[in-house]
Amino acid sequence: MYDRIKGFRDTYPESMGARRWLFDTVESTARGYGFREIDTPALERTEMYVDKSGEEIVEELYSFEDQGGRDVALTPELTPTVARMVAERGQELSKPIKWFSTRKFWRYEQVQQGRFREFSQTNVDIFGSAEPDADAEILAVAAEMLTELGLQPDDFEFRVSHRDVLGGLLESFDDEDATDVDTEAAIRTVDKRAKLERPQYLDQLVAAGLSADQAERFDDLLDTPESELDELVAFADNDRVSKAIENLQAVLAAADDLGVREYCTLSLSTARGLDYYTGTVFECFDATGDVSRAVFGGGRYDDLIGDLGGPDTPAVGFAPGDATLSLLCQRAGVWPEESLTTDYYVLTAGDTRSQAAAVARELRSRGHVVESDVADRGFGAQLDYADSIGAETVVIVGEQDLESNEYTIKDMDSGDQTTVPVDEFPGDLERPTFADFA
RNA sequence: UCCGGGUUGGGGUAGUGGUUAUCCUUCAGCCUUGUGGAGGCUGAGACGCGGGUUCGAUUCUCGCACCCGGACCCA
Repeated sequence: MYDRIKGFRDTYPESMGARRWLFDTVESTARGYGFREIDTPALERTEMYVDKSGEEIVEELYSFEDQGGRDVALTPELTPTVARMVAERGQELSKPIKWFSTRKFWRYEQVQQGRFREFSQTNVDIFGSAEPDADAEILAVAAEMLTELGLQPDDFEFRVSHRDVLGGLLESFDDEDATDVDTEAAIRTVDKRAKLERPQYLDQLVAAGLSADQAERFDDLLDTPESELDELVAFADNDRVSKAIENLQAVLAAADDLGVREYCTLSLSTARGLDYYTGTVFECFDATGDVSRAVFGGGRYDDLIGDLGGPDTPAVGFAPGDATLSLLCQRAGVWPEESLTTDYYVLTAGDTRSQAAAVARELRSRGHVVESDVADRGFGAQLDYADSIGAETVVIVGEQDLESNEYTIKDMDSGDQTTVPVDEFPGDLERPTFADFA
């Protein structure tokens, strides 16, 4: 026996159904908004990720040298690839570009709840619009995906924030006494606010360049409720903050029009750990807190495509993954039961293979899932098998039945059965069952 | 990389320094050559890997792997 690679998962038929359902739902929602599906390579040059994230990132990549001497890596994310695609086609593409893609990604990370080394993600992005409507549409698609999965408003919430509000506030402190605030470090600290002990948290803010007093005040500002956002503008007296708040309010107003405002909560302490976000950021959380980490997140990253060598292109998107999304669904009780279903089992008894095959063919041509014996099993064993695959109806094509020119139709749920003349099954019926002949 | 808890047939488990390693389930076959979800019988199938201690290790011990949480990180 060979070991399965740590962090990689096998999926058996019973659970595959649920995963299919998950991604089918997610994808059809994206399609409904006009997002177009793309596909991308599983392998890219390692350099692409190093340029974006620094040399350390190599430790978290599955990277190697290929036979042609190229340094390549299994893709840990989609964004650089998409940036390349956008750069390559440039003006040729009509804006906004709305793309989605469901794929596997690989990251050499520590395995934890909701986190594996191989995972699937659906990336949904809009490129080429800096308008708040684009941010709001992203929030709307994301929320609708969850409600389509059967989640209720009290199952999840989107914590919405804005990178420039945080950045601008920090900037205003910076101006205040000409200290040198490390904005990115401060924002990363904010992102950890809930996890850190308060003194430790404040210490980290101080380490990022704020004075102890400023750290306290800054933190207080993060609790500003939505209704008092305007006061933040007055406080900061800073162009960047006022623009950011105006933008955030516009996004929320547009989200309201799109019918997803109820899922969004203002949460200035939601920062996303990433440095490249530039505007709206949001994280989806399980409302009960049973799923302790963010289910997924997203936001605006207007500089990234340009930084990666593409044309300056505003962008906003998000990416739900299978691991955390299924946790959320399970917690909310909407994860489908993991068992097999089969429409028909065509049972053979005696030498009736060609007749049975004809019946199966007829039923399959109507679009049904039909199984028949391929293991040379006896009557009882075939029924046993039909039971194990969750067959709804068993069509018995047996020598005895054929003598009287009939089939026997058996309902597996009740065990009831009846006979029907050969030329009446399936006849004109699309989906004949026991009830049609009882 | 770090911290905590795990690992006994396919799944779930009992147990022991020397046993034919327990039970349930599963799977295959039969009782039953035309009736599954009930019963009976037969069969298949396990001590994660490696080292150490020992006359003897599944049991004690160390290391590793993997699994479940968590920290760091999270593109």
